[in-house]
Amino acid sequence: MADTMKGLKRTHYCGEVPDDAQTVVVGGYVQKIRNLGNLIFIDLRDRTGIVQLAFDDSTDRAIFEKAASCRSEFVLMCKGDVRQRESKNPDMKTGNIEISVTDLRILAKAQTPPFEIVDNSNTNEELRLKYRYLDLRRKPLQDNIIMRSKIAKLARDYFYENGFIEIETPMMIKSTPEGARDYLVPSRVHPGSFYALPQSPQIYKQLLMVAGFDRYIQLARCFRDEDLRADRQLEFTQIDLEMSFVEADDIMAMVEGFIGRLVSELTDKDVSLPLPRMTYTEAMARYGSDKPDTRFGMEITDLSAVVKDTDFAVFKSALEAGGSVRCITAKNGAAVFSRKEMDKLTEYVKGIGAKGLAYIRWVEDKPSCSFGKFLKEGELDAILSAAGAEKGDAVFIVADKNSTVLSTLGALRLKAAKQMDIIPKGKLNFLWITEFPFFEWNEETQHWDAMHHPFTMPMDECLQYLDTAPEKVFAKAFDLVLNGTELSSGSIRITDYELQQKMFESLGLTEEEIQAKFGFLVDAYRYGAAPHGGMGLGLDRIAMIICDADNLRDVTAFPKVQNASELMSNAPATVDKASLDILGISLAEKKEGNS
RNA sequence: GGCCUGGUAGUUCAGUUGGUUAGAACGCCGCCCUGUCACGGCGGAGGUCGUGGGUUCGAGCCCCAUUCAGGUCGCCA
Repeated sequence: MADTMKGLKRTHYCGEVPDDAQTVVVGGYVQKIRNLGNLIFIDLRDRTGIVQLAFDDSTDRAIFEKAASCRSEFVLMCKGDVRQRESKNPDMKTGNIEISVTDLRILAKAQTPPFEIVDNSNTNEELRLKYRYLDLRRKPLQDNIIMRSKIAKLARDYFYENGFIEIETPMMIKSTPEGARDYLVPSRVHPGSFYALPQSPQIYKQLLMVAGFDRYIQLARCFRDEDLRADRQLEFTQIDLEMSFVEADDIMAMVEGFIGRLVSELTDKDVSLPLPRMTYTEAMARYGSDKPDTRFGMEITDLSAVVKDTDFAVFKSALEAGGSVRCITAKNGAAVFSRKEMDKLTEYVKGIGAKGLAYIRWVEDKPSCSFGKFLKEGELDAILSAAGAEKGDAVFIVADKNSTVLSTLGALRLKAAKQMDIIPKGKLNFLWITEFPFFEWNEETQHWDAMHHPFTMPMDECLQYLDTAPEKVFAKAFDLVLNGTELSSGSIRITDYELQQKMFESLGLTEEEIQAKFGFLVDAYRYGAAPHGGMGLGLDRIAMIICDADNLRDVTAFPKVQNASELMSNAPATVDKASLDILGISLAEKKEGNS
């Protein structure tokens, strides 16, 4: 039987025992035991740090024996006298003192854990996720989870101070077939009907504005049934906000105020406000991305004018088809990108939709060009000059239709920068991306989709093109990007029901579909709504970047893995037939054999 | 669904051209040790080489399939 805590009440956390304390009671996990025979040291750990327990010839013999029987991760509580150490440990917060133990309780014994609970664990993540509760004992992970909590608290403090009201919106809502796949929850009371888990509280927060709450905030759990990535979990948290009587600038200023506090209070870095802005069109032209990482250069150069008279068939046909020829220049990249590496990159760009990759490597005195034999006298020099290339550089050129050229070079730019290791660490480059296109042409369905969401207000000067030229319609939408990661997405909403109706029609929805899917929303705006808009900031992604993690799993207590399962609990799991029967659900037989 | 990477003691890894009994470090267990803090010393236990099949006299190593994990493309209004 384990000991009890009877008669002991914790007075200090392990990492916070002050040098001048006298008698203390601490509790924690055994981090490390150093048994020197007639002298035993135990490092006791809790979430605040470590304190050293000492057992020697002044220790009661029974207590000494008990200390000798302790093992890693045993849960102890002890009372003792704080004394100065004979030799201090300057690397420890409590390194000046130790606790001479006068009462020791083993509150729980522990099996040897499947991996060591140490700060810099190299252990396979699969195993750590299976024993997540042990992995979470490690300080780096505890620090991340605690930082996440601080960010959440700061968000509440900041937005509460600015007059926001926290309101919970429902988790069980009606499925809206736009956007990502919904997680569906079957209804027992209405067999054959389903709730959806929210992808965001979008519609509800707009209705809260219609209701007159004026300023709303929620730390909202959101769900999307799409494949996971390093920066994408299927459930995640948004700092979700909405404001009435505002323009886009007002929302951006409010969010910038939060970002300013976030950076100054929770990091050792600086940020200057207002944050820089860039239009979507400019971001695509310069960086080939709507979430550009501006911590390094390597911007895209348009070579179309330089090669307009070329005989090189690849460039010529791209230009004739209305496309372009563009490049990025990797300074001092010729050595990094050998012929072999170039072949790999060529395969890479083919994998993301480009037809191929033309390149120039300037290693020796003369640049070597993958398409040199097709060029006329002087053309290579003109390209190099336009690209700003010098000896030692590598130039990557893509020719195709514009969207392909830009997205390919954008992806290549990131890949090359990572490979060259030129992305500066410790920088926080925030950037607003504004003036997004409203519509996006969907090749598959051959009609226009809403790029942001269909409740986004078009820019005033674009309203005239709604019927005639959808590609000329830009939206009052703005994304906040940090170091190449989309943190946040916001917009001014349509508050005029006639305009909303019109937008739905432009997206190809029939009157019946509009009524069935969004009838209650359209109806709501018939009763009057102040101009409003808002944002959703990805709490997980903010935490990830502030904690310098490269994966959301490292800032999520119990994350899912790539195949959307949770390795600790093995969710999702089958349920028994009786449970399904109650819901009126029958499963298709699994195919056996010849598959 | 496609592509790429990985799976060898509890953990992290090594393992030669396919060749005897698969190694190291840390951890674990036992003994010794009064100032450690990466304690030290001595000894010990611990392996279906992810799984299944194939080639071979012989497979951790070669081939095929499969599974698990990671990254990525598609997807993510």
